[in-house]
Amino acid sequence: MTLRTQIETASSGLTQSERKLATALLSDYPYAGLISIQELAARAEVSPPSITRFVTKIGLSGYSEMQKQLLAELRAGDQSPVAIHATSQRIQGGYLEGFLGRAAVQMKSAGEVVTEGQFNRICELLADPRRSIFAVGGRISDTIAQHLSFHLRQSREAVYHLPRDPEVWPEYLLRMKPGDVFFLVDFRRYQKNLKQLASQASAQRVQVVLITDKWLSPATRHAAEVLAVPIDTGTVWDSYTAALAVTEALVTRVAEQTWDKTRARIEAWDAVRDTHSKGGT
Amino acid sequence: MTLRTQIETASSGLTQSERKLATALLSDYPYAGLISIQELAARAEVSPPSITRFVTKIGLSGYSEMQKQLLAELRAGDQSPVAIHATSQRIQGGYLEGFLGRAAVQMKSAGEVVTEGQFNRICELLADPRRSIFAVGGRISDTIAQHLSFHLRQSREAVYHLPRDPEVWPEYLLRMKPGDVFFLVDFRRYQKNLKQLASQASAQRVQVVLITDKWLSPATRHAAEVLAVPIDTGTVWDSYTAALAVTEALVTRVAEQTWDKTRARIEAWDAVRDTHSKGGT
DNA sequence: GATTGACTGAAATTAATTTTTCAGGAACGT
DNA sequence: ACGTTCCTGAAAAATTAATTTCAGTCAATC
Repeated sequence: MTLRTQIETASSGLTQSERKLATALLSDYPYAGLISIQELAARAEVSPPSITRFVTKIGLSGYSEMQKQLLAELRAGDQSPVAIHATSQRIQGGYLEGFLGRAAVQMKSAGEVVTEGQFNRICELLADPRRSIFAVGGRISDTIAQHLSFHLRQSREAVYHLPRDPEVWPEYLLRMKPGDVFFLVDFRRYQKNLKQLASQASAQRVQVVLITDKWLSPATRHAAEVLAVPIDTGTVWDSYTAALAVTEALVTRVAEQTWDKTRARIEAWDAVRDTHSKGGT
Repeated sequence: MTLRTQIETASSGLTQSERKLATALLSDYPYAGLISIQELAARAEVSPPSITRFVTKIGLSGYSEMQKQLLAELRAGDQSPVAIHATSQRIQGGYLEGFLGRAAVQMKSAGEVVTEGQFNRICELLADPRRSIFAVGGRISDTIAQHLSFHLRQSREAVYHLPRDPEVWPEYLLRMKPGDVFFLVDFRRYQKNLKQLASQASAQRVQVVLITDKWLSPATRHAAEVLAVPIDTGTVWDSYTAALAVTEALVTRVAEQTWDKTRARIEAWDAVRDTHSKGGT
């Protein structure tokens, strides 16, 4: 029985500070448990006595016994580094694990659906400084589009995120020039106004990049590039993790390609934030 | 420079007992060096002082420094399989595929870090109709928090998303009652104002649920539940896919648990949207 | 065979880590 | 509102670990 399992077994009856401890322990497993009790106390923001109590609670005689056990686990898993992680949880197969498993599968199949060529073409569109970028998404999927906007803004200029309110969209449409990029996210329960927007944009010879699902948003017909990522996990709601992953892959690639510029922009941003406001860090 | 190298470098000028020690150390590397000085002394059949002398001789300040170094090596070695995986994939299988692969790995390890018990507790907090829900995230991570807000709103009432502008936060703080839930997302490059907000909320006996990374946001100390999800993929930017997946798992679970209510709410929403505006569906 | 020099480990010292005790304080039920 | 119960961390105590001191041993040399 690994320490991880022991923690999980006990997890229902833990107090607040013991939970903090469990988090700290698991988030850097098993190394977090191999430092001294007071270093760990500092890291988890609890007191050393709480650690002692916790360790006793999960059925060990003391802190050093826990360390012994962790070392033994480490040693056992030496042959196959993955083994330590794998062995523990199989028994339960809880809700979260199932969900995450399906999300991981989804992610894999996203790689099969999106070709490298397409991916590269979109990266180049997004990295091209001569084109302005406009982005928007549906009611819920707009979070994905926002993610793109935020990151892209750190790599380049002229990134505009359309507000939620369709009233002001025409203003943005007027600003779009031929060759600009319109990044649209539209998933199941498609929104008519997005299709319309895409239609108008493409009429202005704007390159529409669309992220949608395999049922294909009606905006597809106006799109220059369509990324159809899997979103169905058999649950009541769709999962956008694959879409987020693809989006992140895009912005990360763009940032890497234009790294010098990106770094300069980030530094400039930070400088402004630090002097201007107190919130940042 | 690893300890192994250091020992080999010094090996020519070692005395008899130091040689025994070196053998013991190397024969079960690095675990032999992680036990206490006297256990090692017994195993190598030398005295503790000889160990101290040896450690000094190879250029370290003391036994515990040696242990620190060994742990660091162990930790680095554990990550290298992933790193190798990552770099090798970048060349061969294409950028996107590599990125998605790493995201999938991350997702898996998220399941190990978050225990089912913790997951269930948070679900119950979020599903409890007597508690109001407040949510907010950092500059970029707010998209994750938004995702939660949007979905949760379909399952229940009294879900409030704090706007980006900190100026109006106090207003929301005033509305928080004891027992309410404050869902906070705060990743690396933590924002001071979020910590402060969490502090004030917890002072009002609000249950703070925090999603952060393994370096633990400073808001941790005010949190009742901490989810430390992996975000590091070795790229210029962190990936929030695992965080999104966990969040989606939460809201999906809540929706399933309260399905009748959720469906009723969705239908009511749709009815309103269809008559009221033209954008919906 | 005595002497030097270097090495070793027992014992003592010092430092550190861990555990226990205890009092203040928050949450909860009456 | 009151009392009870449980949780928490500061401080003290106990334990354990690491280092230094020092005397004894052994090998090499004269």
